Amino acid sequence: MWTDNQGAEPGAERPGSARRRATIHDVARLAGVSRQTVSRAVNDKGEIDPATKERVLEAARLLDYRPSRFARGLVQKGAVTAGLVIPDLRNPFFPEVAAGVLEAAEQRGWQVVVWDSRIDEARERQALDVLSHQADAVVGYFKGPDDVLTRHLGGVPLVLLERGPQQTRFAAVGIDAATGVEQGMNHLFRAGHRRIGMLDGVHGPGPRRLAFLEQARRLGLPVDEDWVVVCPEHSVAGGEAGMERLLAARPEITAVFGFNDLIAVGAMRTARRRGRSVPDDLAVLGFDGLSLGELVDPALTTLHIDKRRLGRLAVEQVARLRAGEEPLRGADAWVVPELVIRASA
Amino acid sequence: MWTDNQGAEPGAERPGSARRRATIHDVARLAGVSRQTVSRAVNDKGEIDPATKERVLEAARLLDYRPSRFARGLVQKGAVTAGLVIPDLRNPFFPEVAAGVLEAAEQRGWQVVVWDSRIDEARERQALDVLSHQADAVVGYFKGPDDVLTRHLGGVPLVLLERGPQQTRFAAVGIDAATGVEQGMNHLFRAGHRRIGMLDGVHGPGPRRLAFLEQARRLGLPVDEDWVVVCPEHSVAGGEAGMERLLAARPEITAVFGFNDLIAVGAMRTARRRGRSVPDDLAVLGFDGLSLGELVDPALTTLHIDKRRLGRLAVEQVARLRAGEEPLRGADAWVVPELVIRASA
DNA sequence: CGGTGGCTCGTGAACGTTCACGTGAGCGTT
DNA sequence: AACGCTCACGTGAACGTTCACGAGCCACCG
Repeated sequence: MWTDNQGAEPGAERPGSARRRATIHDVARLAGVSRQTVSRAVNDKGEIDPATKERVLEAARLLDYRPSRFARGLVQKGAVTAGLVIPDLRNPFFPEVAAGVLEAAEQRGWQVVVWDSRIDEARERQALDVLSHQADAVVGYFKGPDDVLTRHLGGVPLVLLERGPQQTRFAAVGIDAATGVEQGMNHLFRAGHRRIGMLDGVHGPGPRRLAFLEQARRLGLPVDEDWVVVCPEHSVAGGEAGMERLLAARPEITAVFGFNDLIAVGAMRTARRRGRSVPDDLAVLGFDGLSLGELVDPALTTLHIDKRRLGRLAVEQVARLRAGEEPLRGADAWVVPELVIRASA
Repeated sequence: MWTDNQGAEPGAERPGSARRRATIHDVARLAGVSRQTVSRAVNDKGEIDPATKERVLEAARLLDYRPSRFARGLVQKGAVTAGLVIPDLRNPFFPEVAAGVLEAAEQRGWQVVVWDSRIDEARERQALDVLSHQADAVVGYFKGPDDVLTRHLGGVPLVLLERGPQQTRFAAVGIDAATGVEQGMNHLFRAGHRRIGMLDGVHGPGPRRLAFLEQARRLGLPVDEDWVVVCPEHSVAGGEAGMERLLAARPEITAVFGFNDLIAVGAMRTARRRGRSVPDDLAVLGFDGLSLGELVDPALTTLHIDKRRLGRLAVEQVARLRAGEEPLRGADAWVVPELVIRASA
């Protein structure tokens, strides 16, 4: 619209005004050199006289010139940007996974743009819409089914976090819930517990709940679906609320298996508020291995997950996808939880 | 180097091989349409026959075509990418700040690429080197002085987190440490404490330590520099170690002011291990307001900071910088801590 | 039957950089 | 004096996409 400069009069610059960003041409003109020389100066390559270099840099400073990352990226390939979608940055679990992703990405020279979906499926899709345009690959937590993801993905490679191979066609990195839960249930069983409830975090029968039910069957425990309560959210408050309901429905329980550490901590708080001392009256077992678990009283027994490794593995999967290789599918794409016995169970 | 297609024979594609990425031209040729039509199909604009659109999309799928974000960005302006540099994702404080940044950025339609500097000045500079090339602005925590930052910034706007105006020429968002510390010290003083130590987190005399010393003077407390111990790191372990030293140097203290909540929690643990009960024998005051503080026993009294707001403010500063406006300088760019009294003090 | 308008599609240009060359000046060597 | 080499710098092309415009086609209306 603003077709100014119609005569191309020299010196017609209005420096302070909110005009378009200066380009390499503008700098070249102001410094009285060619584009290439400007390029040499700002990228400090050789083949340039120190004096002219200084002159060019001065001109660039004057015009507040910054090279366009788009024009640059267009001509010199190799800049990789990955997207990372995290459900909730306030749950300490996820920043740790993110740290693993960031670390592995940094090693490869990649950048990571992070998106906090805040456990909202709409925002999840929105993240995909944006990242599919701006990233070369996406890794993250998604609740939506494969076909929805595909639709919003536009062909960008995707690596799912915490999904098993039977749950998705996409490449994924998972947690070996079965093995973890088995360890935990064995521990509770050996400690004499026979009436064990579960505070789940998701509504459907996810891997952790399925594993829990299977282990309960294996150990001959009197457990069915109503020993499982779903917490309203993955947080301490959610665990507190869930525990209230579990205690009301099944007051006879002597142990509780938490979907994650936050929920387990909430369970401990409710138990104590209800007059049950942990671990004597009620044992509590977590799942995650947050460092938070060491700080609460009693310290939380939990199934520790190497979260950084989870993140690093995800980046490795992305690398495979990009290289056209087959992604890891079996146990190589799993992280196996490790039982950490502290005071709560 | 691989100058194939020297005759431009049609159908000379080798689909499965690791060749260069397909461009819009390739898709156009395969589908027998023009570039523009391909563009219309993949961006689903109007002005295209549904049948040809499907044909084009099929061709795109076949060639695994994805539009170049660089070429796109070059022609259609408006995609803003900000860089966020965080010192330590494992400290729960920072993910929360990041959440604020991400939230505000999302509202503006910006993306955020996150970098974890892991408290390493070299990595800090490295982050700047990359982000100055790939981001339109940078916000974050930096230890380096202004001139070092400038050198690695290449003209990209920068907003510093937790720096006061007297500490930098850059735009910044700070925490009103003076007001916060004053509240905290008043609280301790009113509770009868006269011998108060500090567990600092940084070596130089930062705002929190200066405010602490000033308040101590104001209240007439017998406090000088050796009542202040610097913890080796900003973590529970760091607080434990620092508290050991403080207790050894000044066993007469009745209260401790922690640089942040993690350090304060560490102080509580060491105090208890040393046989001092909190808060009866020793009061502990934190600074941050992590949700973690509610979970430890006794619950941590602390100066709560609205971390999300801090992050949102930082994004607002970036927006001002980009618009050519003056950044907020005074109290508008501060977050004022709020004393939250719980059990530990 | 000519004009008008709506679809569908194609063509050059532009976006801002870097790359691969090319060029000319200056200087030393034989 | 002719040649060759190095240094400093400039010139066209290319990167892959979208935008503005224009063209062809068919149908409908007066």
